[in-house]
Amino acid sequence: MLLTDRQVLILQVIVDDFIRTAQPVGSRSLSKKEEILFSSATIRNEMADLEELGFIEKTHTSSGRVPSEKGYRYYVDHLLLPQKLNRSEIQTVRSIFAEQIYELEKIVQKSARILSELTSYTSIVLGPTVNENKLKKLQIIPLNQDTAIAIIVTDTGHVENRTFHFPASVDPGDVEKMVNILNERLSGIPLVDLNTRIYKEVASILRQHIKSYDVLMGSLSETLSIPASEKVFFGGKTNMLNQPEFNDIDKIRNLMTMIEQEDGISQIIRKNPKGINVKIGRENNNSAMDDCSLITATYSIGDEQLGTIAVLGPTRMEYSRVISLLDFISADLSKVLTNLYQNK
Amino acid sequence: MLLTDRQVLILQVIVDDFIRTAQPVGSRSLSKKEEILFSSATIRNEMADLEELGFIEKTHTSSGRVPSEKGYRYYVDHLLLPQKLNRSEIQTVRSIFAEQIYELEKIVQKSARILSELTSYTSIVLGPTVNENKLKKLQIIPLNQDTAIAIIVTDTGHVENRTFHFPASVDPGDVEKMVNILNERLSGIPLVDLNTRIYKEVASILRQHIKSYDVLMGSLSETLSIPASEKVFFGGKTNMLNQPEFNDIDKIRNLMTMIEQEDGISQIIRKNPKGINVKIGRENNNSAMDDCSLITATYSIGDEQLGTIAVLGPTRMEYSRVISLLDFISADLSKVLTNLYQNK
DNA sequence: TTTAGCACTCGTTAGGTGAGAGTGCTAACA
DNA sequence: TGTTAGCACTCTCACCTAACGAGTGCTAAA
Repeated sequence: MLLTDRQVLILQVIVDDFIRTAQPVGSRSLSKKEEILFSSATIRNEMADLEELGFIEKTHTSSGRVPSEKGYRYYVDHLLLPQKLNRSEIQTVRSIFAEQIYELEKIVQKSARILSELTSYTSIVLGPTVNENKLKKLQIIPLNQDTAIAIIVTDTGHVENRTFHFPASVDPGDVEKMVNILNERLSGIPLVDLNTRIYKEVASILRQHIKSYDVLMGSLSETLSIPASEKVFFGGKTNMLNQPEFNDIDKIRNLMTMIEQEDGISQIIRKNPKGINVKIGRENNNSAMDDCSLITATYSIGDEQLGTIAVLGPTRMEYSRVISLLDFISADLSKVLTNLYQNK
Repeated sequence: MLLTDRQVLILQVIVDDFIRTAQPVGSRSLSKKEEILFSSATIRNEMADLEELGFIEKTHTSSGRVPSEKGYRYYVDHLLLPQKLNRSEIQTVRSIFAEQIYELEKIVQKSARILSELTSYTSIVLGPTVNENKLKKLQIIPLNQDTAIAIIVTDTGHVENRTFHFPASVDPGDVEKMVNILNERLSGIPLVDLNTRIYKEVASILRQHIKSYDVLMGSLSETLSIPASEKVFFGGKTNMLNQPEFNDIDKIRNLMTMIEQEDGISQIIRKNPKGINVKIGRENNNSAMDDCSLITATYSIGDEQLGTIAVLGPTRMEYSRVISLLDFISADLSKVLTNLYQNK
């Protein structure tokens, strides 16, 4: 089932051409390309073979050929030439980090916007998994007799806040004491571990010093055990509407609805392992994305993987360019973030 | 130019029918309605008059009639019978407030979702204008030598946070002292007034106690003068895709793009005065909304207007039901919020 | 004033035609 | 044996036409 060099060449040209024009590619128009040195009849024979092998398809009996998912897969796995970004693209990406920003989320959000502008596809960026961030400071601010806000600040400058209730009988002094103890003992602990740490190591100390220990800890622990919201940022949500393959209302409806309820897509993205990943069409296991490809790249601080940055486009996507861009942005992002947060 | 009773009746039936079916209404089908006691020929004559007066239109020379914007306007201004909400609708609305929530934003967000589910249109809720909220507590959390997060908590449980930079030379003790003084003096002041208050009343005290007064105040004041982000919440963004009038890709593109860049729509909504307002089609002054109507209602705490809750639907919208719903929700919302925050 | 009747208009649908692009197959060629 | 020219065939698309139906405006009678 190995492809001959000529078949590979033809497949390559078909995919490139279709990506550019969104039109089925015929043997005659192929034979006119300068890199093709044989006749349309020969091409027809090769195309028939490629079709039998499942790399290309016809939209109807006498149409030109269109890459199949298998064809795209082969193209992505074997035929991709990494594309060099041009000066203006590099500059645009760098502008993400130009302003002096400290908040991780803002940087990530801006990345999503820039990425969608550069590709004219939809970009999706999963914010850092806040749960892994380390506690910088915990504060509790009473709002009235039985309500207070717990504010959790992480080492990445993320601020998470939650309102919680407790009996009015609790002594405000106790709360303050508790917060002090917690900060002393829990600074630097990942948010996800806070609760276990409290019970394992801090509980006994607290019990000694705090009168209304039971009640307070009940409320607080419940509050802390809510996982931090994983933020998802989008860029160019409506860009897909401009792709010629989405001139069908039903497809748009499905896709937009899928994008709008952020959970589904963010889970699909989160499944992808470290590095760059390409999922083509039905490989995404989501019927609304049957005509879409998703390219993901992870970013990190030091060795710790933080989040994922992704581009959603039609299967007829400019894989080469998008991969180069994602590669570049995720590397830059990791570099900047590592500088910012690594040694602190 | 006064309409006869019969003309009014016919207009009413046409609008009602068109809202229900989205199909142009012909004289024959009208004559079959039980409330219509005269022949189709009579109706044709009346329709011709109504058309001449601009209340209804034909889509082509021999089509049935469709309400014009002027027709909808008349309908909304004179023919609307307030509709009683049924038990299950009331229950659904009340469920917004069922859980014990303190954070204003969460309540508002949930309202948007429920509203879009009940109407199957798109709902937009402008969050409370945070700038008017009063300062409950200000905290400054240093992240490293030259960066810190300012956390502002308002009396409505809203938490606003901003990262800012300052020279490494600043004494941490100074920062703490400053925060204490600021909290003592500024508690209860609306956010928007913080800066002026600081300079007017607190500056002299600070200058006495804080060594690096100038530098610190420079950074902080800059940080505080950024207006708090006015949050906009959407519900059912894609609901419009299900409306038969939006089976045109271009219309969808325009509308979705407009919705997606939240600024435009939130400004249009913000312009509306207190109470319930209906803007029909081009009255919205936005070409993407030419086929849409926007109904807004304001909500408040006590006498203080807080935000706006709105429904965006096709001009062929169920005005009566939506208005009743908005009326009910905004009243309930105001009631609950007033109870929660008024006397504190 | 109301209504029945009728000619007319226009949109929609179905069927038909021709052009164009592309294919598969066959047979000749190098 | 691989390559190519030629040709019949297929399918889409754009365009036209005819028939149908829903609806109108007008006229004349009740």
